[in-house]
Amino acid sequence: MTTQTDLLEFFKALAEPKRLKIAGILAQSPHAVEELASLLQLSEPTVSHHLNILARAGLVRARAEGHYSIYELRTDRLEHMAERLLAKDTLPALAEDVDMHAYDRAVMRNFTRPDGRLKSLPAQRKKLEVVLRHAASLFKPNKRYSEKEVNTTLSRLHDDTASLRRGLIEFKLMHRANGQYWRTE
Amino acid sequence: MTTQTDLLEFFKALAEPKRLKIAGILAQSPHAVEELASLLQLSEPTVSHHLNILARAGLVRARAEGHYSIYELRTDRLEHMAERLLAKDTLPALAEDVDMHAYDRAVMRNFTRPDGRLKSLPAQRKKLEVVLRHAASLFKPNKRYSEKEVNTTLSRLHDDTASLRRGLIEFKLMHRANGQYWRTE
DNA sequence: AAATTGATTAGATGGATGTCTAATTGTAAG
DNA sequence: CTTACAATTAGACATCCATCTAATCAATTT
Repeated sequence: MTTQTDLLEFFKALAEPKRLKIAGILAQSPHAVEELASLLQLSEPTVSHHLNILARAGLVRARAEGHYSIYELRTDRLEHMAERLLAKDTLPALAEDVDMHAYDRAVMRNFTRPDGRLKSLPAQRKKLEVVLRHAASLFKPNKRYSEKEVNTTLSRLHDDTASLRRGLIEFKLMHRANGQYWRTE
Repeated sequence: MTTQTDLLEFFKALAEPKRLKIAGILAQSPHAVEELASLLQLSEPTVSHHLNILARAGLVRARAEGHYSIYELRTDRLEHMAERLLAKDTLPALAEDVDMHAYDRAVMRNFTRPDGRLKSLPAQRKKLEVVLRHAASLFKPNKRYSEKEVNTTLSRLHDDTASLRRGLIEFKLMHRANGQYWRTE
């Protein structure tokens, strides 16, 4: 979350042609606002605005000299950001506030009737898998069930218990041996 | 210039909350467009649009599977970009198409009259330095000049040759020894 | 003290872009 | 072969933001 805003601010700061060019110029040597305005053919307020955004992202820093504001690039911060991008866990962290089950819920909502039974078995593999995962959750892990017990439980979802049972095995959500069925983990 | 557009496309691609989140999700595992739409609470066309931008930047790649498009993150490209940011010459290269003398020219334009002489000597150090650099360019490198010769040349710019001469020494644009003046390099 | 100058802030405007709905394409299922 | 569905494309709309001018602030020069 702070990761989120940090990175976003960083990318936004550099996702603009003039600001990227400012970074390039400051990478060579520090400059005053007035100079940058000349070099980029922009008005001073505009340059000020860009520098403000770069400063918020921690990429530049101003030091007062006379009544000039001399801006310099903070290469340390830039390197820090680049290293964060290389770190293996930075990007996955960006998705941590995403509800990873939203898709599953949407599918289940589409295929279940108010009484909780399935309207039909999804034809698409992705959606079928979602339904089957839900079906598997009706069984206790590691407990052994007879085929009759399995059918009874599955019949709460849909009449076509045979297809459901076959799908559970095919997607390796349940296992079968010696006429017994079980769910692992 | 290709450096410019490359980097700009990269930053632009990641400078948007939803796209950054997409990158985060894909960093965990590949997903279909429909799934991403559910996870992000966005319409499919919108997700398609974002993925297109990420793909242009080389950050994601689609593979067809059934009639799904499964998108995956190109971590190699991401690492490549991060390393470019760490490289010492990437940023300075962004400024190579910037006219580094634009500021100097603007200053000279402001302080010279149509006949080529100076209206006045700038009070601000930065601008005085620009004028002095121009003054120094009137002398041949390494050649020895007497004070009288220096004054004669400087008088083409302004009557206050003494201040100009003093400035040239002070800013180390020219050197003096034994009553002789010269410009290095 | 008054005037000049560099920088920033405030406010306005035009262009870029994220988002949606509707239409089209291409692929799998009945 | 027809239907259904995931994805993309087209087009419209609203928001965001880069840019400018005018005004204000701060600091130096005369």
